[in-house]
Amino acid sequence: MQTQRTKTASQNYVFAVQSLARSHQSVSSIKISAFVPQKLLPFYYATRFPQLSLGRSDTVLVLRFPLAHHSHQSYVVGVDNNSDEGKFEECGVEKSSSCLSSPKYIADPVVYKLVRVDGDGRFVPATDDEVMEVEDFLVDDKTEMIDVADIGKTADCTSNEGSDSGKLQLEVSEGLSHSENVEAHAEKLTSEFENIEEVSQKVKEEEGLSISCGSPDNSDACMNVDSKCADQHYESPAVEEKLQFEIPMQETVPSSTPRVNDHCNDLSESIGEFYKPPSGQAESGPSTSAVCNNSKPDFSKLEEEICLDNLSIRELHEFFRATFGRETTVKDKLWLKRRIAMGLTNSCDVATTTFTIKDNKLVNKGNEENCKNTNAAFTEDSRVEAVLVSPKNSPTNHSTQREDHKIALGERFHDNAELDCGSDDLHTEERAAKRVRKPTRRYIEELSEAETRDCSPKVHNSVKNIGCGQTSQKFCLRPIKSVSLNERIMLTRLDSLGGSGIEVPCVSRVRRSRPRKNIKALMKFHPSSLGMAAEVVKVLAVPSSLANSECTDKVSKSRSASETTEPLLTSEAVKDKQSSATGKVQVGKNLGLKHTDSSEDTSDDNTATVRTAKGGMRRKHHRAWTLVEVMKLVEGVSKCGAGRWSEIKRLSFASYSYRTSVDLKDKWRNLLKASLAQTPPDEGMNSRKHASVPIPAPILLRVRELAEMHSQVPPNLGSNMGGVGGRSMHETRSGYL
DNA sequence: TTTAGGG
DNA sequence: CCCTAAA
Repeated sequence: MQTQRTKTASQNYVFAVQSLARSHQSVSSIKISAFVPQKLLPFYYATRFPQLSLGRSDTVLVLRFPLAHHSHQSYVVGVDNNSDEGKFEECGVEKSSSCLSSPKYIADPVVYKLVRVDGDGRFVPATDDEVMEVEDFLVDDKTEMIDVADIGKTADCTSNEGSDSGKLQLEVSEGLSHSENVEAHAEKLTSEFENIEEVSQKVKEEEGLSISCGSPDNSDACMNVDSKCADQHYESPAVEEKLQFEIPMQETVPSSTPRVNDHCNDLSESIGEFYKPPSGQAESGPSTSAVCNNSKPDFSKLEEEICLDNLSIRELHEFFRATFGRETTVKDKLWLKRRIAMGLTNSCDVATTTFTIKDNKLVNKGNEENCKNTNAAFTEDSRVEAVLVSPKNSPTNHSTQREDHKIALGERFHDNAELDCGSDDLHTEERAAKRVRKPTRRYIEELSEAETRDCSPKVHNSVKNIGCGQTSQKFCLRPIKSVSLNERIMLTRLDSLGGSGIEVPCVSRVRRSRPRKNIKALMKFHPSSLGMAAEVVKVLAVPSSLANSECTDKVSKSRSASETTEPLLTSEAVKDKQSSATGKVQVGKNLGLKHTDSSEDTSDDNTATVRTAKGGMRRKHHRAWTLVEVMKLVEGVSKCGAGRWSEIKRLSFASYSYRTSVDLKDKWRNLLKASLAQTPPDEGMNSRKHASVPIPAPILLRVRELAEMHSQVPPNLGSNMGGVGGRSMHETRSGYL
């Protein structure tokens, strides 16, 4: 029972430390050396959590942040207490089920409590030491001081969307001290929940449907989750003044029988199940649908329960595309899932075993087997992140420092979430899994790209890099025999790494899936376009890598222009082509840019601008926004504020040369619109075959929050917009990627 | 040049 | 996305 203080700071933290170790009765010490990067918080999930349940790590810090910047979220940080060295491992973040946080809520005082959960899943008062440690940690991180209390759980549920009436806020456990009667507290909780229920009902009646979460039962869902927790917490075990603990956001199974038992297995299992979803959080194929359909309004589901496991390859491809903006032909589900998960989590923390485990229910087994490996990698990652992030973690901090850091160390690390650091694992995995399959060119490219990104982040780790390089080399070189390709490889690599100085061979990604028509156009005389494409590239390829990629772009550009749009350009296009073929000089001049650009173009499909007859530059294709980009944008806005597009462009989209500040602005506008639309993208669209993947609700929530902070939300809309028939009409597809 | 908005 | 006025 430590002191309990309430805080009015804009940042509120409610956290609990959970010990998963069955044997450990107490946590000797909690040392948190690093924290989840603020910027990643919203999209960072406890993908590695499963490992922790194995007993290797016996403590987990669960943080709930009802912040302005992040809708209520719980962050789970794994603390490895194992006698080993009290080494700490940063784990992931779990997003709690939460409704939108409203401004008001943010301002409310919050009580911080530190609780440890023992192996049985019961809350145990944190020791002074623990508290101290954590406090220090938090302080160090520049986060607001936190207050700690012994026991207690804070349950809060806000449904702001509901407008005035809709807003539900529940704060429990205030002033609950260890010695106090738990039951009393429980009662309080209960009543609170009841209130919530009432309110939610009311809201429902008034608005007819869902509010913030978009599902009709949304508020209910929220309540259910919490209430369930409450029940569990206060019911049986409560007797010992210990609260039974269950992960805050569980699968929303309505009936959910008490899952938490005294058996560790059960606990871990449930945890595993619980956490698995997080990895795929942002997008939930099925779950989203469910939500939209109002069938299963689960909060948790909506926000974090995205089960990639059950998706078909096709669906996974869809998600992949939505996430990274490019197609993939990889058939390996595991690979796909990992990739997507990594992209969404913006980290490489995705446990290799996570998916598999869940799928097969071999949770424990799988975990144990892979635990070690993962952990090893894990630790390293943590360190890296710590380095990058440690400077500043304060959410509101505009810390230029951190940004500098980021830039210095390699923006790709965090930014290119689509990539991951676990290239090694990946390859190993791949190789092992599909030995038989002869890698196709495309496949190789995929890998290469992944590697490129994967490796770059770890630039500081020489060993790893080397490893990556080798690996990639193998893959790249084997199948590709043409010299020109090799050349490209080197070039690409260098470019992408930017001045890192690390040379990693890689195949530049020349779009292959959709043969460039332009080439055809260019080669008017050569009907056979496909084969030609490669040839052309080679031909055009000039000693200078830049020229090479650029040429390609150029060509495609002109080509498309001529073909699709302006006839006038045809001649021009041809001209271009010719010029490029013969003297690339011109092209180079036009394109002569910085490396980043070239690398960008190379690594992604080239975005080109087409010269219009009018003299304007027009973009060739709609470059679909990927989840990663959206996330970066949101993050950028949170850091720089809406309106400072050029800043955001520089900071967060430095590597995305094709996104202009105007693009960012436009996208933000769309996101805002989408977030304001009370109802999540309709199912109709969704069902539509490969339509697009809806933007994950959490992200939209964030957008909305940010918008509110920046007063971008029209007052009128803010209050009652959510209404029943409210949405509709045009919200066209703002809610999609 | 960068923003904000309309188209 | 494009285009443009305004800053």
